[in-house]
Amino acid sequence: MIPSGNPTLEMVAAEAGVSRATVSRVVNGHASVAPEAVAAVHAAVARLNYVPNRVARSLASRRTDVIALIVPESTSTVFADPFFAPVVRGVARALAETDFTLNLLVASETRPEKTRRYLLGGNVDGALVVSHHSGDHSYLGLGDALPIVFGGRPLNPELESRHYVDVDNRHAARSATEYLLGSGRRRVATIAGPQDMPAGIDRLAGWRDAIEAVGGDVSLAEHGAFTQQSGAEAAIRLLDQHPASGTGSTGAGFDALFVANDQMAAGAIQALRMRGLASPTDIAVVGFDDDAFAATLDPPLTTVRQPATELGVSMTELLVRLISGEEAPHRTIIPTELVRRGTA
Amino acid sequence: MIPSGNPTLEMVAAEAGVSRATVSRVVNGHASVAPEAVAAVHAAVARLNYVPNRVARSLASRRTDVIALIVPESTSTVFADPFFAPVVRGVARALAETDFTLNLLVASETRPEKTRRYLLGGNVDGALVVSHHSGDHSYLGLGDALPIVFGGRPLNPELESRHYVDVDNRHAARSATEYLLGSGRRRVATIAGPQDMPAGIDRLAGWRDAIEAVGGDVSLAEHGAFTQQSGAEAAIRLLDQHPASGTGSTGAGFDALFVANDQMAAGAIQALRMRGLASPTDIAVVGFDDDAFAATLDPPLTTVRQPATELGVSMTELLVRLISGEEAPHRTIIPTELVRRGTA
DNA sequence: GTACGCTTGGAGAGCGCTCTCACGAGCTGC
DNA sequence: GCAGCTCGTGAGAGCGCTCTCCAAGCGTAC
Repeated sequence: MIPSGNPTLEMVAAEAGVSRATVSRVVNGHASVAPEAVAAVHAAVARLNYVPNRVARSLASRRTDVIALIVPESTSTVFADPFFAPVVRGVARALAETDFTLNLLVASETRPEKTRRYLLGGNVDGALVVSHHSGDHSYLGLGDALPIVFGGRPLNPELESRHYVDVDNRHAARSATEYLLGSGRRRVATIAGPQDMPAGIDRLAGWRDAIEAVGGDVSLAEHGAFTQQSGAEAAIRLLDQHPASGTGSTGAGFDALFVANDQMAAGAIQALRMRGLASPTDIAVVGFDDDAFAATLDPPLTTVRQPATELGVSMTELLVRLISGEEAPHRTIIPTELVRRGTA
Repeated sequence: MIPSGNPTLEMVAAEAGVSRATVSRVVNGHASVAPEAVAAVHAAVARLNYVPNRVARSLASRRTDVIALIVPESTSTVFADPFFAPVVRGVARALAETDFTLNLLVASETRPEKTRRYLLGGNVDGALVVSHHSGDHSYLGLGDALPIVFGGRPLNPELESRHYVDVDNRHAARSATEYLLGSGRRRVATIAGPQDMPAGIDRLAGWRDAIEAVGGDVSLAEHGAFTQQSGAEAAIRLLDQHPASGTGSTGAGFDALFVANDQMAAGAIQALRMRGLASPTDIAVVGFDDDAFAATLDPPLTTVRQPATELGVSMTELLVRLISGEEAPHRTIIPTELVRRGTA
């Protein structure tokens, strides 16, 4: 709804005594305009309190100055994912310096059509996609209609050539596992994430890399859904299936645990505790993400810090560059860091 | 950016052998159109894979089908606030059934102009404002240019007549305090929130209502900033300023604590513990919000559940109604519920 | 004095859609 | 049989802006 009395370009032109074209040039900083004309236009703009109508501008220029941040519906749980919030913050921060506006799109996975139509309907100049699953086909067949930047390596082969920003999950997971191994632990188990998400796959792969390198037991793995509850359950399964090898103790068949995200780690530690196992004494635990709450757990969680805000900033900057037609490398890797706290 | 080859209304009309007006009518389900014409148009739309251009539609109809969700920058910290995520989820859920699209706007508080210009620039049909401060003047002077729904009672007198959805913070706080009093506690202290936010003000007022009703000590109050850290600090101040009245013990001058949000409650409990005080044994604690993590604290936090998702849904439904010109009551109050868990 | 280039600004044709208005065709009722 | 309907449709005028011409004015070079 446009408040009726809104001043238009035309009115500013009349007020300033120049043509519409000139006002447009001044407002957009285009081409060369005589200083007096510029001054006259600015004065008129101020006097009328003129605000350009973005819609009309979009129609004429075929740009919208809007970018979409797409979150899969299943992940809108996502909002429950502490990882998501800082990403949005990063996006918002990066966008604040531009003229772009953020469109938050919760994509229905059962109706990829809707998302695709929206993206193709000339509503946005580009899109940011976070935490998508391999089963999600909303972004196929978009061709090169729209610049898209993925947060996290896209799984689908057809999307492989797309731009993305990610942390090196595999390498980070391997390092975390090696850290555990290096601190004297012998049997390092893992609770992996969903295997239809790159973060789930890559972190498991990294753990396996490290285990295989020392000839360890790669069967010490269970899967969770990146939720606290599922982490607790996975820990129980691990405990049940790998009891202590020695004479009937309350111990476990592993002495360290690499967990693919902090939420699951929190659940696992709780489950361990209920079985009488303390961290780090009995079982060292390393998580992944360094969520906001990680430092305030008891004991504070040792984890791999993933700079989520930077990820958001980086994705956004990349997208803005793509929109303005610049070339850019397809993958951008953001470094991670192991944060040593109480659990390992 | 509109992919060049995009089919237009005109092309559909030609394909279907009717006029643009007829296609428009069919696409928008307007008026009466002969069945054969409808069929012909549908066929043409399908054949050409036509998607209406929202921008052009907006320009002509002066509606955008976009609503803004405005988050103050200082609160974009907000994204760090666990309360925020479910609200967004509620908004997204309510919007999924409509044709509206969500625009996430992080409002710079130092430049209210920017937000106001955006709102007045014909970019959105309405706005949702969450967690605004009294110092924020972005929404003044908008007059009735735009329907706005606030999440939480607006503080500014000028905004009082605006629509808002809120929980009855004052009543809920009073009830929680009375519950503490009713469970045998004698001296109930409080950690209040910022006094420039309605939630902060009202929850403190509710606590005071209850304390005054029993002739208690209303000086047992400290303020925090709704963060965990500030909650811990406030608890320390409370402890220092109100030591146990009896002979030098490690106890405190209060035996219960009503904290204005869960994050501060978590910090306070931690601080209490470091001073050797356990909850609920030494000090009963009741929080507010029932954040996602509240149940998983140790012990699980007793708190006032604030249905954040419902709040989001409710705000959205109200706004959509306002946009379509319906009348609606200015305030909508969502009920809260005390969730009894381990700390009180 | 002519030719040419550069700067500056205006005219006007869209961008793709909505929506009012008017018109013809087929009804009804008297 | 004609006024007065309703119903379905098309023509066309915008919505507010951008951007491509094109023209005018002025300075410079030969």
